[in-house]
Amino acid sequence: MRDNAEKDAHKNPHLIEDRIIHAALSGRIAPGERLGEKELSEIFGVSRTLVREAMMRLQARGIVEVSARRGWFVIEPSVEEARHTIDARRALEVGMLVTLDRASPAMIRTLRDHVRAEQKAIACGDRAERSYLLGHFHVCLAETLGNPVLASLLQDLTTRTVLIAALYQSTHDAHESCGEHGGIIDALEQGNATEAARLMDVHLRHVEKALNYRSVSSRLEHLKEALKGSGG
Amino acid sequence: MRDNAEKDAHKNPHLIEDRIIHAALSGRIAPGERLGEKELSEIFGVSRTLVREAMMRLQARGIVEVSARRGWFVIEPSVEEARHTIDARRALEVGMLVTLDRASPAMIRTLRDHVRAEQKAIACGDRAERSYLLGHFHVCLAETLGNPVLASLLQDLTTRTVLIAALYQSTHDAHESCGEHGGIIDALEQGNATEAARLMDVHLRHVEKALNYRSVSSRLEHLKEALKGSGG
DNA sequence: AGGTTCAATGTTGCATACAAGATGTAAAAC
DNA sequence: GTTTTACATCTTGTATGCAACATTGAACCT
Repeated sequence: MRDNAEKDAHKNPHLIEDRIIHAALSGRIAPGERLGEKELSEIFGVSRTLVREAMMRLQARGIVEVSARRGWFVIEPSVEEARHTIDARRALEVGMLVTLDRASPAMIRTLRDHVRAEQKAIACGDRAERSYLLGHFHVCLAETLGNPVLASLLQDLTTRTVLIAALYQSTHDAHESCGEHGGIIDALEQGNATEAARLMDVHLRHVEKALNYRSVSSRLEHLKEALKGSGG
Repeated sequence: MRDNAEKDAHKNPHLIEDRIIHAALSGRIAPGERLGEKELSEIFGVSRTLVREAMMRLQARGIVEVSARRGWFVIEPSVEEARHTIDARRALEVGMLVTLDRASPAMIRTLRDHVRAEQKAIACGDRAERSYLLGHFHVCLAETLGNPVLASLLQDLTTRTVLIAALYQSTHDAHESCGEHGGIIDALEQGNATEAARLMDVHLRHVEKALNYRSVSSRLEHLKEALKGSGG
């Protein structure tokens, strides 16, 4: 991957967003992290205008939020927002599989390749790639089923989920996740969409269960939690 | 509703988007319609900058698109994109109901109120309000079930669906739609989420079936279609 | 008349300038 | 030593200016 984003940011207006999404999926950008306009404009070699436009789009996608005259920050979902996000994901992905007719052999092949890549990243100990691929599996699934609209929605929801997992110190095992992905593909291959949907439901419940809703790494939330316990 | 948007656009940065979404849901903005930056900036009494930022957000939400140095246009989904959008909606809404536990009496009441409003708008012959309410029912459903994330996703998807219906001259009867909404609530009231999901599936299939995928009102697409038939 | 060129106009693309407010720091007051 | 205040700095909020391109229409040539 090239490191000189400067030249490309002009030609591809979505480069900034793509990079930020990718970094979030890879766990290289943490929830609560500040994304200064000036900072980004220097990194990408463009003016603040383009950065700002990218941030507006990311805001609409629920990835960043702005605090007036303080800066842009990667979202730090509350426990409630986290639940809603994962619930929405579950609804979408279960619905996607339930309303599915049939998966072609070519689709199965693509998905198997993806899981193989996941396994490789896990074996190599490449944490960033591992995080990215485990999240991207769901986007890949939607893409493979041939619906770009679903894929786009899932990209945003999975990105938010990865941020939630980082914020609430998910203990979800990568191996287990990868295995569950394989199981879903198995069911799809056997033409059993209902079973695939059930497995997806279980998978996403595991994802949520692995969260530790008590340990919030955010400074502010952490403080709130701490003060709540000290008997005020 | 006040007509002087000038004062408020500064205080509420999302006003422009909200107005455009509402206008689209009401059928007052047609697919393919041009939304000039200057034009909007005069209407809302702000500079092009704010308009542009709103357009960026609407772009990320899939409501408008930009043609380089020509202008912003309300989306005109192709037949394929239309199918994907409605499929995504069906997946989301069916999944939402399938994964639902129980609907409280208060929720049922809210939804019944909404359907009553639909009936009133139909009776009054208020086409804009009717269009808005029939679309907004689905957003209302998600809100009522208590998930703002789902509600937000559905607002965008229903807006796109309304635009699709306008583009492909939907013949879906308002009365029928309204009746189907009532049926879904009945099932929810009886605690039968599975049946509610099934009815939602049927409802959205009706919505799609009512489209005339041949009659595209877009000038360009129309021409394309015409030339394809003349033996080239 | 039909087609071509070219200028005039209108629109977005992008950068920059300045305003307004938030934050952090050091001086001053007590 | 502590609190308060004022200031310096940093960040986003908004408007504006100019460049680059698309479109349109008229003049012009054939």
